[in-house]
Amino acid sequence: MKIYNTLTRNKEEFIPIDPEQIKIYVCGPTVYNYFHIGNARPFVVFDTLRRYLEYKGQNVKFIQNFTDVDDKIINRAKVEGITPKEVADKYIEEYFKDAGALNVKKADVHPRVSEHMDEIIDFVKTLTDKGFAYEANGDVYFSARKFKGYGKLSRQNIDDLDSGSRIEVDDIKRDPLDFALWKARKSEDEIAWKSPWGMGRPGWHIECSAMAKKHLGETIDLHAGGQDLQFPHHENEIAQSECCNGVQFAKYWMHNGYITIDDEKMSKSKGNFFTVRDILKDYDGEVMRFFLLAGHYRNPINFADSLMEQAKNSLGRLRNAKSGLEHLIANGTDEPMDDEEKAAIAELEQYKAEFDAKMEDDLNTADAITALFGMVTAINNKIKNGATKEFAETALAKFVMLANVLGLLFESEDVISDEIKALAEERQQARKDKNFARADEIRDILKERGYSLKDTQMGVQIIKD
RNA sequence: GGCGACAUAGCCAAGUGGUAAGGCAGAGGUCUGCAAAACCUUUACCCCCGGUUCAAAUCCGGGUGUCGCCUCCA
Repeated sequence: MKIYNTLTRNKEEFIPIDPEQIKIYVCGPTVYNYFHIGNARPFVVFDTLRRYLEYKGQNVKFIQNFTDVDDKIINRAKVEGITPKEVADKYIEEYFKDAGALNVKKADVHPRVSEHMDEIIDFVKTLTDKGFAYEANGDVYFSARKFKGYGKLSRQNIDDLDSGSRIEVDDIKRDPLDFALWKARKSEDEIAWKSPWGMGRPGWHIECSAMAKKHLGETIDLHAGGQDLQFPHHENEIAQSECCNGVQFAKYWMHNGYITIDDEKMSKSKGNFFTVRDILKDYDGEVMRFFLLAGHYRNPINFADSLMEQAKNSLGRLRNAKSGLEHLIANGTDEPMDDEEKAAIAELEQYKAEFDAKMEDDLNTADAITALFGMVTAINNKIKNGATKEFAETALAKFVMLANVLGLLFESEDVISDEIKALAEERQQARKDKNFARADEIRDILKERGYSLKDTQMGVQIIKD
């Protein structure tokens, strides 16, 4: 497939180093709070990439870290009166709940910073030994200018960065561009680990370099994350890893666009964020996932209630097609498919080819969804007058397989209780008896209990709302 | 100051040289006891001005507007 590589600013054919195992590292959350919809975007987008690669039969080793050592966690711990580890443990648990709601698969490994201190310290030590980093008052800094590739990812000219004058000036650092690999403990009660430079903790950037190396090796296929991590975080990772290991860090870099609120970037620091936990009160995770995949991953998207409504309604069309087929599997005829149905299946194959082609093109999920809607129309046209079970089964399998690549239509079938079924039955009888008042009454009762009825060519269909 | 992204119908959104996919919403119709769902029909001078080309939403130049990175951030 083709991937837009931030490193080269071009769409490139994605060629894994080892076709037997594709190695992907995605920057994960700092676990000090519930994650917001902006955080959710890379999780969903790169989960979709992973699903697509796996759908193509490739073996992916997918790593996503948890940053569990950080100022924000320490502060939160103080506020809540618990330990930083307790804060991290709590929000890691919450992460899995919300990610699960979005149907984001677990990574093969979710490494935690706190569990990789030896690797991080070794990494830093190698950098100081090689002369790329220096110690000062218990801190260790990376000399950005010693890495001649510094700025290659974000296309920053390091001298221009200087004149930007927004970089913190610090007496300890030899150059304003230098960044911390290790931070000395400031007070006795601060969480810290023993190191060659005294008690302290890792800087923010080093963790990803060290954990990627530990779990994936010195050169990985793909590193991904949000656009705002491009500089300095990813730039610094490249500097650290390539100076430490002497080989290219990541062959491909992917960055997703932002989510904005009222056309302004959403971020925890601005406080204008919506957590996934909150949004889940109003919309299914599946709706959120559809919303996130409806546009191209590199473009910014605006979050608003009206847009979630649109996403919900659009997704409804996909869901209806699925439940329509499920209904036919139970109620369709037993004959083999006729020629017309075979032709419809062939049409679905064409949409599958289109779906694949769009996903191949830099993960164009928007167009892939269009192919899915093409399938829906073809299916609906065929089943509006009934169909065979064989057709329904064949079509459903093809349709759901592709939807699942996007992580959609994953919700398990709802079990309809006998009581509900009995009411639906009673309504059918009332309709036969022309007792429409009673029929409508039952429909209202069911509606209140969360079920809709559809009178199809092949019996009544009960749908959970 | 440096670097970058974006501007397509009421809304969302694809499309990167050959006179505009798809979805939502709206309108009309078919089906239905009525609905729902579904099906059919229906809505664009692609921000502006130049240029290149037989041909530009698509390439180039110049505007205008919006957003972002350079500071913790997905």
